Amino acid sequence: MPASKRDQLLATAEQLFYEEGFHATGIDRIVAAAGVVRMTLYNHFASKEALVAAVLATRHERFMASLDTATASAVPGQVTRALVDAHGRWLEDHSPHGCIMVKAMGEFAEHSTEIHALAVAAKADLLARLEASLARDGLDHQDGLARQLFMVLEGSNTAVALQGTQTALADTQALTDTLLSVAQGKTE
Amino acid sequence: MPASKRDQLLATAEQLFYEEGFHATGIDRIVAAAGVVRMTLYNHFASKEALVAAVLATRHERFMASLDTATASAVPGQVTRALVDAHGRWLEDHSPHGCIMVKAMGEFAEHSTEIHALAVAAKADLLARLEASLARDGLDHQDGLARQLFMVLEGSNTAVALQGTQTALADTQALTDTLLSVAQGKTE
DNA sequence: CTTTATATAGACCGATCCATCTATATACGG
DNA sequence: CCGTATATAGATGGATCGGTCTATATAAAG
Repeated sequence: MPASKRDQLLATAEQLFYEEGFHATGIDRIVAAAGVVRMTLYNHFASKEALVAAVLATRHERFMASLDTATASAVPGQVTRALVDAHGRWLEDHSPHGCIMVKAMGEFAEHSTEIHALAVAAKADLLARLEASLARDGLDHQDGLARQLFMVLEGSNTAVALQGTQTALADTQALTDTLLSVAQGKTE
Repeated sequence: MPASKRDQLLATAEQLFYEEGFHATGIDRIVAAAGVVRMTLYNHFASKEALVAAVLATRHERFMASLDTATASAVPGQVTRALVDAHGRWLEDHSPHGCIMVKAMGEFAEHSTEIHALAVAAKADLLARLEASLARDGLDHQDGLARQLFMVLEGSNTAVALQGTQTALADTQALTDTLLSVAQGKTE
């Protein structure tokens, strides 16, 4: 079946919001690009803010699903590496110009508590996945290791945007390996 | 002497842009908050885009000066640590909600090549400072170490915004120490 | 055939956007 | 004292903003 108008709007809005910014993208631009009429948007979403929230929520779902798929089949000792690799593939495929949640936090911190909270929750989800992965790798004893790896992934977002996937993802992997090796050493 | 109108405008615009976003902050808001009339702004800046560029440029100057001051007096072997600490103090004092350059890249990538280039250049300056610091510490042999530390600092920006300075800066320091210790070990 | 849901076309609203204009006022330096 | 620079006050411009409205059209489900 063809994508519903609602899905067309979500996909179009996601692309425009990500590439051109939230406030800089008007409703008219979105409906025109989606090949849909103005009222159709307001039939599916109560407001622009609701549309933004829906875009972020659905994108985050896909992001989490891709991480979970990648780690599900990983063997113990390689779960965290699999997670970091999956994160890198996401950047490569869907997020080469910075993280949409970070952008949303920057644009809506003072304008929408709902959207800001949604972005913060998304980051908390990522940190939780790191903690779970470390646990499966037997590395959950080190206080702060999950947060340190989280910091690396956040930096990787910006590094990819500035230096390209080739360099940035190689650096991310090397950095992660160093951290995990040190952590492994402290265990034995 | 009291701050010039131009400086008042720069300071006010910097605060509003940083806290509320660039596109979300209108000219009227800025002039009202600065206690200045509309034409005064256009007497000093050709356009809103020029104002944004001036804000980013002056802020970046201050940022670089604070880094250089901190590293100038550092003893060899502690220069990079001093740089990372100075970066942390900057986040604490002036940038607790994310990096303004990252925000600018997100909002202007598709709208102003001048502003985008300015932000990219600012990030290149930071990376260059890391390379110079590592050289003074005798750690410039390790390929990619500067970029890895850069990645950590970029992640630190977001981590501070999400977890607060207390936790995030402690994690940043621990992470940096690990990386520098490993690099030091590889030298001997 | 008729009901219900969804989409279209397009006018309309007040608000705000960035930018420009003229005319007046203030203040400092030669 | 006079000229230049800077600031003020306030109107004005066209464009776009997010959001609402009505009337019409389509199509599937009863």
